[in-house]
Amino acid sequence: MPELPEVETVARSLRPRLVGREVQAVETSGLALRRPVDQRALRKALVGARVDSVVRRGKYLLFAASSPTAGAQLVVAHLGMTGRFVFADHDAPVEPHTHARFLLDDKGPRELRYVDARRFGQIAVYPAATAERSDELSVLGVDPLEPAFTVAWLRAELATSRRDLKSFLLDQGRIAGLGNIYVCEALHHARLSPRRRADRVTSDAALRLHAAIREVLETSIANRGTSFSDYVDADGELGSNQEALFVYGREGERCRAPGCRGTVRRIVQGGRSSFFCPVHQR
DNA sequence: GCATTACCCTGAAAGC
DNA sequence: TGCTTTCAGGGTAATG
Repeated sequence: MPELPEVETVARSLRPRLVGREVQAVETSGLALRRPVDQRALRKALVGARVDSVVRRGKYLLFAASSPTAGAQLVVAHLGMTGRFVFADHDAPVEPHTHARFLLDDKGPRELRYVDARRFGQIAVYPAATAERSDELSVLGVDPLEPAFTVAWLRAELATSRRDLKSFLLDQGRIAGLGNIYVCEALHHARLSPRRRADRVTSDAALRLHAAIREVLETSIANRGTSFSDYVDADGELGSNQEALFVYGREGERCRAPGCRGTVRRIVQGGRSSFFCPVHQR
């Protein structure tokens, strides 16, 4: 399940082999992802274009490209649940659920492919000048690894919401990039219950939460992400952060917090599983 | 504003 | 063994 650390790892693995390359052709499967993929728009924007950068914002991958005919472009991609970008040779067998193929120049692997079994992902392209106003990017909140994500900002934001912390932290319009795994882990580190109301988080607890969010994300990036089933980076490498999880997916097992004798519980909030230790998360 | 539910989709796991 | 059902989840939309 790609969340911020997994998307960051993908961006880092794509960058050295993609930046500076020219796109020569684009093919799509014709099947809709979360939204339909506009093959004509992708071709018009990208064929003949050079990739200038690959960055992450929240859970989105942003590919900047400059086209001699179409000008500066931004490809906005989301991996959904099972999306993967993989490099392949042009004549390599096309694996099932491949929805986009970007033929590249001959200075490296000839194709970048997007593979997504569940088709919850997304690929769109916008002129760079208007991309910030797109449906995807215009609604994103603060990226938790950016300087704008401060303790003061988090305290102020918490005070404006009566929702429970689980829903609050998953809201991409407030904090962009956290998903189910890292919300569970961050709350565990901060010793806060996922059921706690956001506006009832004390100043000290907000400080802990801020540090916990940064810590779980940075640890996972160092571990190249969490791989449960589908997630691999653009080199096909699995992450190892699943071994570092304290609560996610550990229902019924002993809490791993030092000195805690609690048992990890699973509850459902907003249709999503929350894993937490009721003994030390309050 | 917020909670709840359904939907999109496939594959793995559970149940029979 | 083999079929059917259930579940997982990010984001969006409809409904209450």
